Amino acid sequence: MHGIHKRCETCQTRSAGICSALDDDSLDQLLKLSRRRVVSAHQAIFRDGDEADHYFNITAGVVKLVKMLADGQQHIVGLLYPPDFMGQSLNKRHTYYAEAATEVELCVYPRGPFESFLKSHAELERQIFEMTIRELDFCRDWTLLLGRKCSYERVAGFLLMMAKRMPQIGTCQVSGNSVNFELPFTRAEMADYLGLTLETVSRQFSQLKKKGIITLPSSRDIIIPDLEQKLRVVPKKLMKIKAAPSPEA
Amino acid sequence: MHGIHKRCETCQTRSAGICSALDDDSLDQLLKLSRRRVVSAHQAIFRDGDEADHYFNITAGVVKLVKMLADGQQHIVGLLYPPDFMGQSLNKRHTYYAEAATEVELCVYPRGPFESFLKSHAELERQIFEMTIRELDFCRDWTLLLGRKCSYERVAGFLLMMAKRMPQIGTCQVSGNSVNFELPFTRAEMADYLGLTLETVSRQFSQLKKKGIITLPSSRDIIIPDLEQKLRVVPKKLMKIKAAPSPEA
DNA sequence: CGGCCAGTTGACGGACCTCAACTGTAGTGG
DNA sequence: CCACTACAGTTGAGGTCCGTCAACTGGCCG
Repeated sequence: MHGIHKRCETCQTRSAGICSALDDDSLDQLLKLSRRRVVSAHQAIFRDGDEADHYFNITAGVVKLVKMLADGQQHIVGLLYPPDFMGQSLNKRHTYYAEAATEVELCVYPRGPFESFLKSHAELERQIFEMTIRELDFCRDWTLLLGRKCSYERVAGFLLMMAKRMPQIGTCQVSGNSVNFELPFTRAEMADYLGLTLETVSRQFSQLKKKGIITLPSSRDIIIPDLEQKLRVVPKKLMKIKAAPSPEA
Repeated sequence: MHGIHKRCETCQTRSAGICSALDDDSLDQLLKLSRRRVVSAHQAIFRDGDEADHYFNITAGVVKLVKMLADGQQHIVGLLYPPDFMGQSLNKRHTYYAEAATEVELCVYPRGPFESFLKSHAELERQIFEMTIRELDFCRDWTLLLGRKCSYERVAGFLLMMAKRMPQIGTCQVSGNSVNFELPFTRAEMADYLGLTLETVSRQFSQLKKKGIITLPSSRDIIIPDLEQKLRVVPKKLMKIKAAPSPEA
């Protein structure tokens, strides 16, 4: 009836992502520009140095944005999940590598036609702009984690973030304060995102388990009995400082 | 003749910042919304938690974006200099603290009127959007530095960045490969930006001096004889790896 | 002169990395 | 069914980079 495509009806992007800025008719137009693409886990979506000739709308799965270093190390500079948008770049070529962390579904828009479409749909451009601002805010918060937090805080912070975002990505069972979900990352991937080594990540998981803050039915399957409690756990670094500044007037 | 205000004629923002998107008439309109503000060094421009009711165009000086931690530590999540734009936020309130690192000059726009102006000047919104994308790109690069690089690389990377940006900020004498400028930061500020301590920054400065990569006539006054050479210096971490993978077929 | 602040340098300890051994699970093929 | 391989993950031992604490220098200003 509406002329809206079936696959758009149930898509997260329709209500929260770029498509939420468009009415049904405009959405239909945009859909005609787009191509559907499914990328299986651990496959490249685009590579560092590739021509940036497409925009991407992530409708399912998790995408890693990776920078390689000369010595073979790698660092994950961003994670994207539905309803994130990818490809806003001013460079002719990509400056990082985008890989599917899980199986990923995308709407792909060729650059030229999409940019023309943008010019006649200011509300869409505005939406992408806002999403970019949100990413920048997040990225700045992340520099804080990387620059100032110890390994324990980094892992805890990461799990907290994942717990919040899992509903967008996959199954996430919530019952009371307890959250249960399946991590879509290896220890090595988390390490590359947190600026640690996989061994350190593993040790911090063991710590959290020992303290009863998390439970691990299997290495990827995580239960956080009390999401808020985890924040209250104070790493050693802080304890000393919390104790010190209590001067009597 | 043109009706363009005197102070705009020589402003960097006119040619490279947000104002570069506007013709003289529109610029004149925008100017009428704006207020001039000069903030002396080490004064707040806005504070964490303040209502985000203004946008800022930086026309001179350096601005630090700072996040405070519960334990009193602080981290600089961004540095802005002319012709950067500040204040794009979706939150009602600021989530960090903006401080003048040097004396700063700003054009200040009240939020409501500026957003109305934006609606009728898509080219200006587009310009701000592009500048935001650039900041996001930079911020992602910075996570790489914070997540994966040793103190030596961080300080060297910072100096390299400063050498490139100094022309926008203050005096920067270039003669051949040699660059000479005055650092607008204390060791502690650099540490807060690089995720290090001030002692470590100081030690790395001493290292660079000892190796002849930089010269320090005074603690803030820096000479880099050969900008490119500095990159070639390989920290210990890499040497081992560079040496290893040389297998004979 | 004396106080203050930025910066330097040294000694020491700890958090994290490196290297290595080991476990557990899944898939393959005889 | 069990060997065999491959890979993710865990855990331990030892080393190192950087943070912490402290002493010291030098410039600036009242």
